[in-house]
Amino acid sequence: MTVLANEQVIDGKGWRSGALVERRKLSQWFLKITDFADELLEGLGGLDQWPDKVRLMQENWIGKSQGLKCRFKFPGSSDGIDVFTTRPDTMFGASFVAIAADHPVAQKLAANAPELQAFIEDCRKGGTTAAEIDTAEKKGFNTGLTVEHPLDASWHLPVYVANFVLMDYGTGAVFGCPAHDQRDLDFARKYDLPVTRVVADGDETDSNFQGDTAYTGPGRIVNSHWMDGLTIDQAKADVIAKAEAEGWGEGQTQYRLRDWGVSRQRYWGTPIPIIHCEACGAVPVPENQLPVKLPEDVSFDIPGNPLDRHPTWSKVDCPQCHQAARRETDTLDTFVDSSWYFIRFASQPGGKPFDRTIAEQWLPVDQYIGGVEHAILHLLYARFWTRALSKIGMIDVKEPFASLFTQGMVTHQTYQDTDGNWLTPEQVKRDGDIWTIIETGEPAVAGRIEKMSKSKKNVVDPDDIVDQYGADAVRWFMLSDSPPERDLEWSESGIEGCWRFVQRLWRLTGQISGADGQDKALDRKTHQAIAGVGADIEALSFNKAVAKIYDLANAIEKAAPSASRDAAIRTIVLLSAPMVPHLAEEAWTKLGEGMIADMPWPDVDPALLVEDEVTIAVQVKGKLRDTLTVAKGLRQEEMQALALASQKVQHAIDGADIRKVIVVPDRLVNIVI
RNA sequence: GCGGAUGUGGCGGAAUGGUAGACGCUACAGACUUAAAAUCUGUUGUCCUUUUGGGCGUGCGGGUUCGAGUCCCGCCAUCCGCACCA
Repeated sequence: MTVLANEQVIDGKGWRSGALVERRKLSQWFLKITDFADELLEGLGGLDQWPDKVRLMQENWIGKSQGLKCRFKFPGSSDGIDVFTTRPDTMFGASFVAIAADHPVAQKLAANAPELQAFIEDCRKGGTTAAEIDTAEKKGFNTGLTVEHPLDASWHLPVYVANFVLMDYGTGAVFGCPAHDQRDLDFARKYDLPVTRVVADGDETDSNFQGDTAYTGPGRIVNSHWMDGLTIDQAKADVIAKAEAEGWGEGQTQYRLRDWGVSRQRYWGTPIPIIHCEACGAVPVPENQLPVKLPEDVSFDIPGNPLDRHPTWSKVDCPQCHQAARRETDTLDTFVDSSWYFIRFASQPGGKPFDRTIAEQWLPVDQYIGGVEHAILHLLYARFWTRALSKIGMIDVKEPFASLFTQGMVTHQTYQDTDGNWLTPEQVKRDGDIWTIIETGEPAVAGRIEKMSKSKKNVVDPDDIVDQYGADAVRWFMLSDSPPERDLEWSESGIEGCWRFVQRLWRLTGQISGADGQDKALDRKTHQAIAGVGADIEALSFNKAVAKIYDLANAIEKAAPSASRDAAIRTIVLLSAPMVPHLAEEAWTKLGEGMIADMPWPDVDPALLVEDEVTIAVQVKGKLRDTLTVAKGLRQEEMQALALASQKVQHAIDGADIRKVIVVPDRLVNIVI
């Protein structure tokens, strides 16, 4: 048996095996991340060095919503159907109550109603893919039951089982207010239920709502007795207060976040340290018996969990009553391990997970880097884990990662043979638009460009190009072009150029001349490079840092021998060391300077960052007509005079009246005619 | 459907509202060479022009501004996340 996640089920079959999938109730281990939902949400506010995108994704994932939970009673009974709504202000617009197919009330009714039973079956078959949900029709089954409206016991509403109501959110039941909810409106139109307007944004206060588009915008309450004229927010508060006062409902907060299912029925994971005892129930493995180790004599030749069928591993005595008991054979989701590895990384004592004092010195992680694909799962789990450890007093750290940088994904084209088996890029070759499998000569199909993944085999092993060009050239290549936050389609075009640059750099280090003399222009370039490269590396803009090193190399090559040039050569070795460490170290030794790893980043002379001449643009009516090289800090009137003296400018003005002249110091002159 | 991002030469990509295309790749031409490789020099957005020059250009359409790749409004396309969440 294999257990699949929702996203691994396609058309009711396993995505890989194609085996039919059935739903079964399994008892599994969950971690109660929902207890931390609010904290995790609040904590996002303090993570100001995280990308907004990731914070927003987590916020949406946690999905906090506030509203009213209230009971629609069966007439003459205290029993009823509990409903959650974020729009208690629209209660007077209610026209039906809808419950999920899995709702207990529906289940109970179905026992004696084959038609309902069939409808429920139908709902379950409904797909979960985007397209299916988009096109899925709103369908309902009138149960014949009615419930009392909480605000008016004489008003009875019909109860439907509806395919669009989810059992695992809220109470599994809703009241439908068609005028102000699109799904409810679709449903009401189909089953010809009343549609009453209770929110109006202007003149339209007619209680009879027309059209097929629900109104969900702001406005004032209408057709709602004592609430008429209130704002939506006032009405919400009003209804909740009334419900609480009268005892038929209460304000409630709902989360979309669900508990974290950590059970995996497979070998490669941390054993869940629990022993099941007939008498004592689930008993934790005592601390002195931790860690529980996986057995090594296992076989993988038949499907299923090898731990389950191991002859002895699960047979243990209960730690409490010492009767024969059974070890839990589920293992933990590997996300569990990645939820605290950074704490272990910070301190690695023997015999316990981490040393609190040392870990607290290092944490939180100053700069965490990972792909966006971890925006929710890993990063939310790690935040949860850290808070949970903090709550049980094991560490005084709330947020694990102070600053987050999400690098883009590396993508590559995918290839398949005609049977749909994935092929690696090395297995195929291209001839025009035709792809063939190198080994067999059979045709191959080039597919989408996707994130590199082992399952689709569109991965490239860097070892090959490392062998060919060396680790430094490959490193330089990977840093040089694309900014790291952007997705990147892997291509080796350009690696040749990088390899050439590495050679160039090496040749430069052989050109120390011992000459005297200063080259002010080169000194300036050198110091601008020190400042620029340093700032770019700090900002993780490695591609820009690389460009500035190229610039400096070009300048050095053009310069005549001088003390300045020798200094520039030493500097460029230092600047490139983070990106081509092996070569830089070798070159530094050649220059007789010891270990580059011990060297500080070169100092910048701020005086040399300032140019004493600048090139300014001269525009006529916003169009560039000339550029002039002038002394930096030149007075505006002089800039204007020089600009007007330009022949090209005079030609462009062509005798027209000058209406206005805009002068931006050290940048441009714009003459408006 | 909701939320978010992205869109600039043949390609990867630069540009505090102020010279668009830095830097690299590719391509082409030249130097060196018996020849090739390596290296070096130059050209390389596009159109018109012999040149000098000039027109047009940052997905599309508007707007603000002396001046817009950058700001505002409205579209389009692609990608990512969530998705009948009441």
